[in-house]
Amino acid sequence: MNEKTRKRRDPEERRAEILAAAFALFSERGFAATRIEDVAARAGIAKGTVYLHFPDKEALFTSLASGMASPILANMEAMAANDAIPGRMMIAGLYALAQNEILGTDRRHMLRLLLSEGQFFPVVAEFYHRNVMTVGLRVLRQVLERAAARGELRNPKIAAMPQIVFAPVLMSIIWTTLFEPYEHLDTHALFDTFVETLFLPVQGDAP
Amino acid sequence: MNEKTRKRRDPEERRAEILAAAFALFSERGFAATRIEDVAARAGIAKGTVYLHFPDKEALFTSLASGMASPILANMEAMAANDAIPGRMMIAGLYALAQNEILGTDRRHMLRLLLSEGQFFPVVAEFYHRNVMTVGLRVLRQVLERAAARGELRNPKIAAMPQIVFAPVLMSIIWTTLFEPYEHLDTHALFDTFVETLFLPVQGDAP
Amino acid sequence: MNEKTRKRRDPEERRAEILAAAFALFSERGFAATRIEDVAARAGIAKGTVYLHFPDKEALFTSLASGMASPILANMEAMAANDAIPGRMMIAGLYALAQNEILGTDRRHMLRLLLSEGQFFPVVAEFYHRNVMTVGLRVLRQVLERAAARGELRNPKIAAMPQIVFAPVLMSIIWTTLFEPYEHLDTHALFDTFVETLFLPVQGDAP
Amino acid sequence: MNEKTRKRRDPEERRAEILAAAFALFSERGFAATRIEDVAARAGIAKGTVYLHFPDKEALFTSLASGMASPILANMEAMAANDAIPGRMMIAGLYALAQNEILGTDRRHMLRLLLSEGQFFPVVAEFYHRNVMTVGLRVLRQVLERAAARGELRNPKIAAMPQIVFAPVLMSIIWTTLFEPYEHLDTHALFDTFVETLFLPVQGDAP
DNA sequence: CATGAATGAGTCTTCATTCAT
DNA sequence: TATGAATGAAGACTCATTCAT
Repeated sequence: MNEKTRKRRDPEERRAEILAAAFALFSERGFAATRIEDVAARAGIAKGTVYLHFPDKEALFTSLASGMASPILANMEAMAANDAIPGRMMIAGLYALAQNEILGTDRRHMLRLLLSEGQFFPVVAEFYHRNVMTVGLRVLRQVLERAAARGELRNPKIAAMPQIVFAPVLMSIIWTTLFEPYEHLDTHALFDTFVETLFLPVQGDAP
Repeated sequence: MNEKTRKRRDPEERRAEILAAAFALFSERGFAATRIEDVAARAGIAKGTVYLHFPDKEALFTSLASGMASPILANMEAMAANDAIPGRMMIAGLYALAQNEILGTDRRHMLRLLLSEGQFFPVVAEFYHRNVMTVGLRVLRQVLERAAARGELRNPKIAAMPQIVFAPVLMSIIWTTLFEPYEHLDTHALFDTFVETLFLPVQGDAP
Repeated sequence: MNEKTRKRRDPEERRAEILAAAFALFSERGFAATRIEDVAARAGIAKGTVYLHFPDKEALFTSLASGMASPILANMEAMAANDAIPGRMMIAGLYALAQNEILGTDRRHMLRLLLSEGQFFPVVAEFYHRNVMTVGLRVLRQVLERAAARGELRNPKIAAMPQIVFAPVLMSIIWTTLFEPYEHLDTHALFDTFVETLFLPVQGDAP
Repeated sequence: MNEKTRKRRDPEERRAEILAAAFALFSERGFAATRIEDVAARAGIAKGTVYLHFPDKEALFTSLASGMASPILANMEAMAANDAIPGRMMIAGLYALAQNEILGTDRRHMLRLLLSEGQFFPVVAEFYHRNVMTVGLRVLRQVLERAAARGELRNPKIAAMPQIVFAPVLMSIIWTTLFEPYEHLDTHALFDTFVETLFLPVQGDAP
């Protein structure tokens, strides 16, 4: 006789829905301006239900932060594993990955949020350092060292400074989330030009 | 219970004190987590006094944002005006400026804050685009074009993409405010390596 | 320290309790001097709960204002509908109604408040004009015209000025809420004398 | 050399200016919504100066309240002193006085304010009872008793209820300050009709 | 006398979190 | 499990009043 069929869902699924809602709202408004109630509403559940899955608002954020990076990293590592590919192609491929998986999606907002709020969530900052930067930079270093060994780099020393390769991605994330309304940034061209700057021209390229 | 009698100060000075306090707290805690009362306390005044100088909390932030960039930009433009200087030296000089005036100061926190909160303060974002990015990129483009004309660049095309030169600065700001506790980034080396990547070796450099 | 556990109540009931508390406090202290916190305390709930039922303090007032008049008006209209009753008796009955439903209750304070604050709540003023004054005066006019047609009035012209009949009620409300502590006003006598002034003596009245 | 010639004015004059400013603002916005600073600004002086003339905001109000009535009362008493004048003319004259000195002026707002706020300023309420109502009603009673003795009244009993004569004035004050924007009240007609209702037709009046 | 910067108590309103149902 | 009414701590902002100049 109970009319209100409170749908009981698979907890994992429910959790994912809440995170999706939180993701959308954090991206759009930032952490402070997002209310738990809005997250709940967007997930189609009641406020209290959020607390059955996450201890507090901060957990929602850190949870989201943790879950965000791994798929990209996995992708990245898979790509770099194939050491037959020339460095230039590899880096270009990684930029394409960034373009497709971050800049071209809503994830860019969330990553921007991590850059922003990260400082105030030591758990997040440390997690990102350990699990994203360290891993990502190791992959980059490996790729660059291989390229250096093959004489592909204009300046072999950058193999010791893989952050340089990361910098344009950051710039793109920040520009597109901050200044895009005022001036468009052609991130494709940015990455292309950068790749060309890092690598010596390949045999047969036009001079 | 401090018996400090009320001081009546030069309004301009008082304003500056409030901004300094706000700067420190915003840098440390972010916008949302900073209470007006704390700003006041840090400035050694009463809560209400803040409102004699700024209409609301947001004004405190935007005011700070506006005032932050101009000195650096002025410096930058002055530096770039001298077109007798080789491009490499110029860019190295600009990185040194960034190092000394931003990364080596508390300003880095504030700039990071601008990158973060900017999105939610359209006034700030637009101001920064118009007055900082546009101006800064124009200077960079000019320097790079001159260098390209002189054949100093490894890849002359980057003259069309001055954001590339900016990217390592952003990276440094973000890294030092976010990951420094976990892993030190040698920003000097980063800039050096990058300059070396951008410019052809000068005659007489060691191989 | 009262260990009263949170009660979840019927929303309509809760709303009514809040309005009752607001009514009491507005009556006693006026709008500006009443704090939401006091309303909550008097309703036996927490401050925030008030905001679950009313968007802001003003809504509390306007809501109260709107709800105050209708029962009296309904009564009034019902009474006037019976056109077999002589005008004198009708008006006397309406005054008795005012006496019992307003002057003899706390409602007089609220009505006084409406007279006071109304000016600063255009919504309230307009509501009262449209829903109370217009309706009330229409009823009065009808009653008076009927009485005039039957030759009951000393001055038939007052049928065109029903505000005159209303005036003693206002006077009573104001006097009893303002001067009663200093000098009692016998409102019964006031109304009686006024009725006697308006209407010609009935056949058989003592001279 | 002091450029800012702080004008030192006759204290009495200064006081009057402040009261005039307060009068205007209280009338327009009510007591609570009027800020001392606005009063000062309107009086063309600094905030602190107000406190050299009045101990606090309340004193401003009570002072104003006290000063408001006396001129009218004086006028009223003078008028009533001449007992050669017929009652009807006398009452009509008093209504004309109310019309010209209150309803036709900004004073109506202030009087409305007294009716409103009076309750919360016992000093004011008592003052008004003692100095305005008592005096005014005594005059009215006297006039009415005289008229009753001369057989001018339709209902001689109203001599014992002079509040009845006052009621239309209150009604007019309230209506014009509250409902005038929505519906005009012809106060002349109101008073005329009322006088006609109170008094028997004079010899020679058109039937 | 006059000024207006400074003060800080006072209030509204928001929202993360709890808990009775 | 799910709900959403209830809570109350927290914080922005106002403004009467004070007092150093």
